Amino acid sequence: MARGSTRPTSRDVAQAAGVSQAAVSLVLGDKWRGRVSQATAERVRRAADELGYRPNLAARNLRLGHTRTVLLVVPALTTEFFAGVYTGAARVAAEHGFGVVLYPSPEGIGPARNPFASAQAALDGVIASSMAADALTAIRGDRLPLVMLDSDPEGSLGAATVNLDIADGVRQVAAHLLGLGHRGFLHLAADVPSWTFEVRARELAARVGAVPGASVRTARAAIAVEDARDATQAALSAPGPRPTAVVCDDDKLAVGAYKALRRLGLRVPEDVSVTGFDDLGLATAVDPELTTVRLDAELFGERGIRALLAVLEGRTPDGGDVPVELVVRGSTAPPGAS
Amino acid sequence: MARGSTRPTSRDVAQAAGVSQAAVSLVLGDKWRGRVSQATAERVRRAADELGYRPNLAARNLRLGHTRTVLLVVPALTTEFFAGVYTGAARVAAEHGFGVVLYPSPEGIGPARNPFASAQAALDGVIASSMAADALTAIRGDRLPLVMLDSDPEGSLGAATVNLDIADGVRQVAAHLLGLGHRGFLHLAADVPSWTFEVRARELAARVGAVPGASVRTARAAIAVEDARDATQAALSAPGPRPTAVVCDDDKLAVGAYKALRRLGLRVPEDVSVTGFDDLGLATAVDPELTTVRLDAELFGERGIRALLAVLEGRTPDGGDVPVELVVRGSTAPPGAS
DNA sequence: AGGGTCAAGTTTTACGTATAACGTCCGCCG
DNA sequence: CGGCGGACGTTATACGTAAAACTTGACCCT
Repeated sequence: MARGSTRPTSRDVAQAAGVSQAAVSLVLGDKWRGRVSQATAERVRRAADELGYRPNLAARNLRLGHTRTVLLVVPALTTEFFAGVYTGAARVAAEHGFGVVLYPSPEGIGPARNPFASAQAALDGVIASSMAADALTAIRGDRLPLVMLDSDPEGSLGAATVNLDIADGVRQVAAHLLGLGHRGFLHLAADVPSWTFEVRARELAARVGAVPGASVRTARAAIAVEDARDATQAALSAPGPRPTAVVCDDDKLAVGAYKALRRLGLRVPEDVSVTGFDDLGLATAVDPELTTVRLDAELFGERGIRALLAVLEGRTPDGGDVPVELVVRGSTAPPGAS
Repeated sequence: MARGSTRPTSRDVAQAAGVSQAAVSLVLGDKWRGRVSQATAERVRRAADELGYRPNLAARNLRLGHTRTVLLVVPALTTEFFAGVYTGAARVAAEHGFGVVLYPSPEGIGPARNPFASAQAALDGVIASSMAADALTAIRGDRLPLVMLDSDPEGSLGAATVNLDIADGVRQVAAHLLGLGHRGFLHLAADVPSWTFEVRARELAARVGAVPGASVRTARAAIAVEDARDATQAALSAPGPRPTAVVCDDDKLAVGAYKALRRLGLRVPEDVSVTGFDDLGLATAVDPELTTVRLDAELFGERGIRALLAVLEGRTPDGGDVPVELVVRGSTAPPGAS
């Protein structure tokens, strides 16, 4: 850290402008109306400019007792979904003078001893995805105002929660496929212990179970294309009547399903219909384009930050799930539409 | 978190343990050998534990004069490539006791006046992707130690740079396709003013130009599937001999090319070969799987943080580009291999 | 003349931490 | 018995900022 010349402080600016440090703080903090003359203010600003002065944020944060910075904890960066969450959160936060810093929950990053190595920044609050499970215990210890995303309302111990209306998404998928005439379903489930996936399974079973003659089989796979492909292939090769629709917990899983079906010589959607969840870029990259449930990641992030801001101000965040929408594309059709 | 109770400070811990604040700092900072008795140290630790004490990082950063936190500036979060860069950087940083905070360069986030709203954290240094152009000017003003990723070595004014060996990647692509017998090329170029894309164009022209009878036509598109599709379709519908290979600056562009070719009734790779760049998840999601240049994002991030740490310690970062590797899959074949 | 108001600053203080500098007590050696 | 060096702490200070409390002089009103 061989700083030959250390950064200028407000005192340096004061000296250069021939005023006291306090005056500099007033001028640069825009609190000088009636306290400092126009001319002096101008002089201070010019001095600050010439020295290239930037306030020391550590000092400011210490003085102010807050940072106007919140942390967004996400399970991984590999999905564009959380990019959307960040974008929405950052936009609204900026409108309120807050910044958002990202903490991708580590997977082999750093000693588990301090999963917060990335967050040396002093923080005012935390928004955490329930999927970033490993980071959650550490977060608890910090006693910071917390908002959980997509978390079991029961399991989040008083922390405010903001949830996507996953159940409704599943209802829409089920209604769409049942309406097309499908009765035999394969649920390709994400093998991740998370509330949002439990909801999918529960709701799908309920909807399909309500229709006479309809049934759901389940296959599990990690959220990775190869794993999903193999799981699907195994499930579809099993004895018994073959499902005519594969409902996937996630677009990535759906891509795996595509590959399995191609291997088995089955066509999408003529032989088997496939649906996804998320509406990532993947969904329109594949052929045929994927019928999937669009999650509005930006809106989700927006609602998350609004809830956290509410908590910070001592208000109760407004409830209500974030709506989702089925997007019908080319991967679904009536069964046996050869 | 009601404002009633504020977080405990080291002084609170001291009082609870019946010692001075300095003793607490010594014990918790693990600097107490020979200065504090074993018993007292234990007492302090227990008190800290019971109060749930966490040091105030703003205060610590102010005292220490540094934060052991660096910023990684990326153009956008939508690509898994930068997720890899982050992962590599964060791992190595953690090994050195540093944290990494992400700053996705804003696209309509916050007032342009302060693009650093997200970075309220006090920082020790910055690693910036050259593609995050809009954030760069602001970074300059902060006079922080800086490492540029994939930047024109001439244009980065003394800042250390770490580059991927893009030129070599293009060489490998050209050699592969020329070896298969292709002579007519369409270069589907990213319409983004960035050094890394200029290199692709320059190198491809040079390699193909060296072969008698070979030539390159160019189409430009934003890095988005639809735009790439339309640009490709237009270029391939133009008069003159049709190219037999489409070389794309990016995997996403390649997906657009796939769609255009399908529309035109041309098969990949029998009628036209396609190559990408990056090796994202997309590359193996499409059918046929994409021949592309794999960029080792994690290694890239690793090299970036190593360079920055070197700068922080006053050393000169070691040079040398990060190697890349052509991955041959199903989207390339000899021309006219019907 | 005397007080009051106001502009235009300055002096001072506190935020919470890390650490340099300073006591004390006690045992031990020459 | 004087002094000396640990062991075990404590006291004091600085980091850079924001803002409350205070000072000074000029001007105005009655």
